Amino acid sequence: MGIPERKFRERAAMKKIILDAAHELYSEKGSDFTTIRKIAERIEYSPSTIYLYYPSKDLILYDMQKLAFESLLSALRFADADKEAFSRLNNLGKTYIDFGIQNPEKYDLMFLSHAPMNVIDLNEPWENFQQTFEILQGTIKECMAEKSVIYTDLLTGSLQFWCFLHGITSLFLKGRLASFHGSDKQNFECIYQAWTEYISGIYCPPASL
Amino acid sequence: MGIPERKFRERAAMKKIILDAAHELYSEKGSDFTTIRKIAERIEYSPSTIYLYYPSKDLILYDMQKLAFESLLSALRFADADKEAFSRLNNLGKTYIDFGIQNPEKYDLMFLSHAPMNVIDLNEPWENFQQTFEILQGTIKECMAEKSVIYTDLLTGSLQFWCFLHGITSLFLKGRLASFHGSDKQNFECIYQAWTEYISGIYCPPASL
Amino acid sequence: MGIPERKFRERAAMKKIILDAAHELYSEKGSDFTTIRKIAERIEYSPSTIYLYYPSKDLILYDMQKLAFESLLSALRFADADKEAFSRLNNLGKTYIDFGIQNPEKYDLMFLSHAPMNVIDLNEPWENFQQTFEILQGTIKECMAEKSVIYTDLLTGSLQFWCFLHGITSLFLKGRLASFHGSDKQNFECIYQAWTEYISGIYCPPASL
Amino acid sequence: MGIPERKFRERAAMKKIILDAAHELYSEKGSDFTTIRKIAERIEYSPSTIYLYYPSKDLILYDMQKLAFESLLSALRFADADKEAFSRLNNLGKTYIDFGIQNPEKYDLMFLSHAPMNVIDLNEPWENFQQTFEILQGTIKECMAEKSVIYTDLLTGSLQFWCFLHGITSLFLKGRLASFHGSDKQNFECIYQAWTEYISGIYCPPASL
DNA sequence: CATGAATGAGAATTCATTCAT
DNA sequence: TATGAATGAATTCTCATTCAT
Repeated sequence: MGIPERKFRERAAMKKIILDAAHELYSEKGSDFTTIRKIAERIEYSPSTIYLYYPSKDLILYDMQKLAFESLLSALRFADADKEAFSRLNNLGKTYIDFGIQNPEKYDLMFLSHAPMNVIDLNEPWENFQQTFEILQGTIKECMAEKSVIYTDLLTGSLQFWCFLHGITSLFLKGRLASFHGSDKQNFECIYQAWTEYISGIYCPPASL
Repeated sequence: MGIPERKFRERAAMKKIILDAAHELYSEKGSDFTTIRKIAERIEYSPSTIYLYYPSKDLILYDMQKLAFESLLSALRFADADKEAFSRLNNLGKTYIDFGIQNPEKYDLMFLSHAPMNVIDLNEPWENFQQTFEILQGTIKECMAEKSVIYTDLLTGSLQFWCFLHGITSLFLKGRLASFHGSDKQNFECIYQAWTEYISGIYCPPASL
Repeated sequence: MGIPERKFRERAAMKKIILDAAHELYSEKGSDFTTIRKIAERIEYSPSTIYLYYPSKDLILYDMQKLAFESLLSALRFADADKEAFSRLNNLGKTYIDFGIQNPEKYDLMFLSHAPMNVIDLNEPWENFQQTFEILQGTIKECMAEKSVIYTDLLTGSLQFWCFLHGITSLFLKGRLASFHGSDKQNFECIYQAWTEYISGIYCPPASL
Repeated sequence: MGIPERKFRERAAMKKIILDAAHELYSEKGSDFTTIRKIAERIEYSPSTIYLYYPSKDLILYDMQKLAFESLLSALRFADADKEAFSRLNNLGKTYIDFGIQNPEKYDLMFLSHAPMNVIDLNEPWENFQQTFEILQGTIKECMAEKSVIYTDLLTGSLQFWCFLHGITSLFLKGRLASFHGSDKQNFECIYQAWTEYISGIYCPPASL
């Protein structure tokens, strides 16, 4: 009875090896260079072997996306811990932007690429999105409850919040902010100022007595 | 006397035919499927013929991007006309989002793809970006002057404004809002609500006497 | 235990099949017609298959050149065996010319083409040249020692010897001797007479008592 | 009655313009870059225009070869002028080698390329070869008559002489002497020594009384 | 479990040439 | 005389995928 489980574990281990190699390639060389052959080379298996674990390249990308979401979710959950609501929201935003900047390939998989969405089962990626979104939404809800943030509608406000985060992150990643300042460093500052401006804009200080 | 002009017009007409076919492919199948061969097939010419009008594929993409920007700029300029500042800003935002939704392949070329940026002349695409941005910034400046919008800093505020617009447009185009509601129609509404929420959030009503 | 060896042999066999087909094409149609596609057609495999055995066309040409040199060297070594020095030199010359005439595509690869020289490792082709040259030089050295041949300088003399051999061989192969007599047979004779004349010219008979 | 002649002259002038451009390309960029289109560009005519003067690219190469021969012949005739026989032979050899080194593209067309030989009329290139050869042969004949050179047979000896010249020139041009010394300058010296050695070898000093 | 062998489809680009005007 | 428009055939090479073993 332990045998099938061991098999399953071994199988999962191999899938992880494949995914890790794929991630490395994706982040080192970009999506164009993430080919089955290159992955196979890197893990020192044959291309065919990969097909024993993944029926298609799309499903590898799909799993990569899933892992990327797990990674983002755990970063957000960590940022969302223990403090008072508005401070958590502030942390969430900064963490989101930082995550994107420091993990461009993961951000690409999650929010910029078109590829792995249409694979098979559209539910799962939706769930991933929603989990991300729900974290934001949950904290915004608390902020609205304690009136540290004013949005007229929870869903709409949360969407707006996310749109801003995504806008700033993706424009940076696609090099579209390069027009403003030459150096990345200056653009970082530019980004954080915009973020600060935004979060300040939605902040509603407690009415002092 | 008229002959060279006719030739020139014919040449321009053919370039337009090529660009149109490329646009169609790009929007129907995406950038990966926009190949010289497919373009040639669609216009029922040989692949070599395309090279009589464009020396490389990159320059086709470059022209597509350029046209996309012209198209967006003219839409924005139209939206930016004649009324009072805040109303114009409101129009600009709606127009930007609408343009993206109705011209997904153009939006992709301008703000989502990585490809044709590095072709030859890095100045032109930057200028295109900046022209777009300056329209937004110009109107925001006026709004700040008349105090209908409060941002602490013009550049940062304008960037924030643009980030929001880009975030909402691109998330929709990449299908990342599909998680919220099944139908596009519902998602449109969702988008417009978020937009309304945002623009309301930055609006500062005139102090009534 | 034998499995990897069998695989290796099979691999080598396939490489040889490819090289043979390439050689055939090269000699039948010339270097311009020796394309990956034509090779593939001839061996009844797909072009992609060729890339399983050779990573680039240049490396096929490179191997062809290498084999050509091996082939020439072995012919020359055979001709250079066992007899007295001057007789060996005589054999060497005839063998060189014969080899060129009977293996025109190999001669072309070694001494007439420009292509595969610059591939990767510039040392190897040079070494091949030098090995060829050293055989000639070695025998000439002995001839000079025994005074059956008079050259004022070993290197210069050997170079002169080689130049003559190459001149006659390449002019024939490039069809530039066709002007003299219509038939190849007559031209062969013409060549051998020139060779005989040359070798006689440098021969210095032993001073009779 | 002057009209057809004028036409003919104009036609010839245009052909010369084409040939000159082709020659320039051939020597600047090599045979691969000598394409109809590039020629047309250089003379600022359309590719089609070239076909009004030459029915095929091969015939352009053919004419280029012809001009190359004229050029070589005139150099050799100049070298063959006025002095005593053996001195003229010496000049001829040096001139031949120099011509090849200084006009590699012409030498290529005449003696190394395969292309334009099979065009149409095999007689003309033969005649070109023979004229070249006859100059050598004529001078050698005189040398033999005055006994300054000993060959057993005029034709064979002349062939041998030419083979040596061609061997040394072509090995140099194809870079096959690079194995001996790194620098061209050293290889030049090497070549001239071999030539000196050869010409000395066939020289038969007058028997002093 | 693992793989070596194989392939079809496809990519961008270049060339000599033709032909109606 | 000159040309602009057009093309078919080629080129090297890469990719995801299949299948018998």
